[in-house]
Amino acid sequence: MKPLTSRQQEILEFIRQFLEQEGFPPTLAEITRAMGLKSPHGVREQLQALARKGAIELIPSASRGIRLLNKVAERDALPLIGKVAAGRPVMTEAHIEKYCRLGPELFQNKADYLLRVQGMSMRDAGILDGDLLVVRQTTEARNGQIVVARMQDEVTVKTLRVEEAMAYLEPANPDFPIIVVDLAKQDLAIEGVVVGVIRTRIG
Amino acid sequence: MKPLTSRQQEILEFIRQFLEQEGFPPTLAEITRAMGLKSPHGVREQLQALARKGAIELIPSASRGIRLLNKVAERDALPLIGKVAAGRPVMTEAHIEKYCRLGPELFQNKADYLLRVQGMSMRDAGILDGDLLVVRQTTEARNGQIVVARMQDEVTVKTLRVEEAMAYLEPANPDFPIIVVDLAKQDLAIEGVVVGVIRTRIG
DNA sequence: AAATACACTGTATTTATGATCAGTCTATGA
DNA sequence: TCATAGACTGATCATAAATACAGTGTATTT
Repeated sequence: MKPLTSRQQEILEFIRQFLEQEGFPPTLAEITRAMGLKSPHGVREQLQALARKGAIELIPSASRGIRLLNKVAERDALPLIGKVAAGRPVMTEAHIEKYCRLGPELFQNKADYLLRVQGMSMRDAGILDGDLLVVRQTTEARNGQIVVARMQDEVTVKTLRVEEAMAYLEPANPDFPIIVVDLAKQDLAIEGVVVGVIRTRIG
Repeated sequence: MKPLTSRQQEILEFIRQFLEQEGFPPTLAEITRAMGLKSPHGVREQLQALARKGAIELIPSASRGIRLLNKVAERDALPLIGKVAAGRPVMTEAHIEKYCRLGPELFQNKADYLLRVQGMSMRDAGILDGDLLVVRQTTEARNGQIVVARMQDEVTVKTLRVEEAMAYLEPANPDFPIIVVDLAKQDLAIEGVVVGVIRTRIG
């Protein structure tokens, strides 16, 4: 598929949202209004461009005759990361075990991937061995958030606390030690923030 | 919701299929043709009846302005039960808050619905207040399984243990008491077995 | 026996909507 | 500097589609 211009992406996103919200696609006039335009013809040309590029299908003469291609189902599938090889970023093609469909209506925050938990270091936060963490991929995190962090070879999930040049990765289990990172001496890469937990096995 | 006439169900089913197939709702004329009728006005009245009965919503003056309510037909979607009214079975139309798409590839066991947890009585099992339980609807449960149980007016989630004529509903939190049920004197209805947990909010 | 709901036909009217034509303005690459 | 594509305005047109009104006939309920 040919690349979309930013305007075309904007319009495509509006159609997607309208469809989700209303249950049917918008009319040309509705898109025109939403984009702050004054004539529906500009929109029409954009839609024809989107159709040429394979993003949508236009049904001639039909009101609201816009059909989204590129199945939505694929958009809603999250990659499941099983085991992370030492020294490599978490979200890597090679780590993907399978894809899981998860409707976005469940989580407030956008989710990017699932990560299987190893060990009981976050037990008291209700995160158990084998649980799947729902992770938003980001390098920014606030104090108190549960993060996926990487230090050289090791990937760990802990509560983040940063004070001046020191970072503390705190477990939620008294049997485990707090990991102290001197940011001046050691690298600490934030790979993502935990936005949800899924447990698929009980007992 | 008032019962639908067979004609109304037929029309509703057509709208559902059309929507699935085409990506947008049909016009009155399209329904008219599909039903083998000759005037759109008959269809219009049926749609208004469907709207009165709460099966659809009609958006005035909008082309294809039909919105399906009760979207039971959503594939791979599980109903989310928020609050359970006293003295009523858990899995009831009235309790459904919304539908959540969850691919079946996540859980080994078949899941029937999601139930929002209230309280911390299962904290040590990694089930926290506000979590969503993935529940398989069944009346049979084994010792040690976490079950959704109902005793008259109250619905509770606990670990089940049955010994002879006594049932014990054990919390996973020392602050809560074990509920003892004498099966000879009291009713205990098993509504389902917990097969998974989903946490959508962290911290 | 009358009232009411269901399930329509048939014609007409209005408005919503897609389609078309004639242009403008701005980049960007040949 | 010419050509070309993107991103529009503005007016007009044709028709798709919802709405309205006046009826018909058959069940069900009261």
